[in-house]
Amino acid sequence: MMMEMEVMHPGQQDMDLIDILWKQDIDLGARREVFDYNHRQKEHELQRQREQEEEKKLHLLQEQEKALLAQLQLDEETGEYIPRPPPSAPLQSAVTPLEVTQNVSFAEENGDALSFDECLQLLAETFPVEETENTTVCLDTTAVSLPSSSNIMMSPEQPALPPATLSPGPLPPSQRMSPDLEQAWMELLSLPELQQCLSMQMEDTLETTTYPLANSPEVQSPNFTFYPMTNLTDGETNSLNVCPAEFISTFDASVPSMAPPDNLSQMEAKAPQLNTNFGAEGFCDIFYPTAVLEDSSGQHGLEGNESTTVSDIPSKPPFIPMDLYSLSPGGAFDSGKHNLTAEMPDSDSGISSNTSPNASSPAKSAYGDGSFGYSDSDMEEMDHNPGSAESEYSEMFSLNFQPDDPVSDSAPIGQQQRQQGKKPKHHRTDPSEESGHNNAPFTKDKQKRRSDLRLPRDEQRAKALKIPFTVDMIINLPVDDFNEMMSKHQLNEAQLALVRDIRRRGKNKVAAQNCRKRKMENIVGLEGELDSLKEERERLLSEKSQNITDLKEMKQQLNSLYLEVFSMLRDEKGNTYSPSDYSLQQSTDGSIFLVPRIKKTFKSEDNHLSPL
DNA sequence: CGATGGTGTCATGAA
DNA sequence: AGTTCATGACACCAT
Repeated sequence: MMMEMEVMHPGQQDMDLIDILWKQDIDLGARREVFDYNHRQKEHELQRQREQEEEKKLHLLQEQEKALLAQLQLDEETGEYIPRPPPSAPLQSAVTPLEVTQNVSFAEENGDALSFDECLQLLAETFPVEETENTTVCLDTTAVSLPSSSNIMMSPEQPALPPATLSPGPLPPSQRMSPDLEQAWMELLSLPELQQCLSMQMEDTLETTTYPLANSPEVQSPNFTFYPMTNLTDGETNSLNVCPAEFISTFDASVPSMAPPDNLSQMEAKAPQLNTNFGAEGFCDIFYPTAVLEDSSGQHGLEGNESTTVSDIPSKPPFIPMDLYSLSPGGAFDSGKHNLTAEMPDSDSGISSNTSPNASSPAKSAYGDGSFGYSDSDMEEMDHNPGSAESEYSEMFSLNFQPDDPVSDSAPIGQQQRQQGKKPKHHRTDPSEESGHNNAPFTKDKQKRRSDLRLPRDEQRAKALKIPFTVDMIINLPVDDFNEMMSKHQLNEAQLALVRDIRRRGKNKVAAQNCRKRKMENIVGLEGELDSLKEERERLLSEKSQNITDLKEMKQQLNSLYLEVFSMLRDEKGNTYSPSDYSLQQSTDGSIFLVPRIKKTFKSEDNHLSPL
């Protein structure tokens, strides 16, 4: 590759560049003719010849390099190349198909509007890099803008070049991509598969030439932030710089006009430092701060995105996740994280030292400092207002206080905070919708969400106010211990009120549970009692009926006995007494009398009364 | 869409 | 007087 570059002569490079530009211009108009057609054509022919020669050379070089690479393996951790006994077949195979398509790439890049598929193809073509045609072109452009960097080409032995892999590809898209295409590119880049593919290819093609730094004059738009940087460096360092610069410029270009001059200067200033350490990790480390700065200064989330993207792209598979984050819409993740961390160093409250900074922020802003002085009743007011802040802050906290939740650290929360600050009590939209992040746990299952959120609500509030006790302690501690605990800490009014309310609610909740439990137990008991009473009733009824039966039987027996006794009675004449005219009665002393029936008393009440 | 059940909370009174 | 407990009532949510 180096040889490639060395082969290039300024004049030829110019020609290449012009040719490239011309190719591009064809789509726009007849600039070519205006430009001096004959001369151009001659040069073009010469160029073609040179290019062919160069291609041949490049082929040879590449083959040599491949042979070299086959013996070298990139250590992903150190970014160094280490001797590798057997060449890895997968890598080569992966590269090969891409190489095939490379010829197409340049022509398509010239198109004003690339279809998504084209983008894909372009991508595929772009990142394999090490191919001849592309390389040549890129080199040409590079040569024009960076004559001094003609020896940019890396030797396989030079590690730390992973970023370079992207160089050829990114440029074209950045130069003429429409916003849609840019987005498409971003999406493409955010595809894990692609990222992996890219990473692999990067690894594979680290040694390849193509580092089309600052490209054509056209390209020298502000987007190519690192162009100056590349100029600053020479020789080997140059090669190192080139890669990152390339990437950055590429992605900056994808979002032109987004990068403020300040950022550019910052990037430029940082560029030289990059030379020193360009390991993959160092790369990320270097660029993240930049992203933060950009994000903080300009509110364009894309900037941070881009820078992070740039940093990510060269990274190897281990960094892919970060890529995805950085590429995610809004791109505020990283920046937001950094900002929050910077702004909220006070997360050492002990409660939530590891909790996300957001925890402190909303809490502080809304309640913690007491400026709002939300009494619990206020909170409750919100709670019961189905459109108010309750779920908002509760859910927000539920998110915020999840220390490990990366999403909770993201910028959307900051937005939430702001929103809450604006409308603490009113307009509670569904935070899950509002926050557009980490919705998964909540959006899907309302039931879950509610239970998840309502239960720890007081906990969230306590954290919000930085109350140094656990809700469990607040609720369950005996009065004395509770008072002692409270006396040991200096709590402001809001905190005291919240603690009291938490304790009250907690105890009342338990009481209500007990009450309901008792109520249910009472109901069950009463139901049991009812059953037993019914059984008793049945038993008594049956007993009663039995008694009636027995009584009847006894009466019958008595009657029989009575008649029997009458039948045995005789008067003086030896006649029997009629039971209808007389009855037997027993006196208190046990003696039995034969008493005439009342109806006949007029006749013989005196005469017939006679002891038996 | 209304009925029903579960749960948290508040208000109130009693201990 | 302050706290705790018990309970009716209400609101919200899920089934």
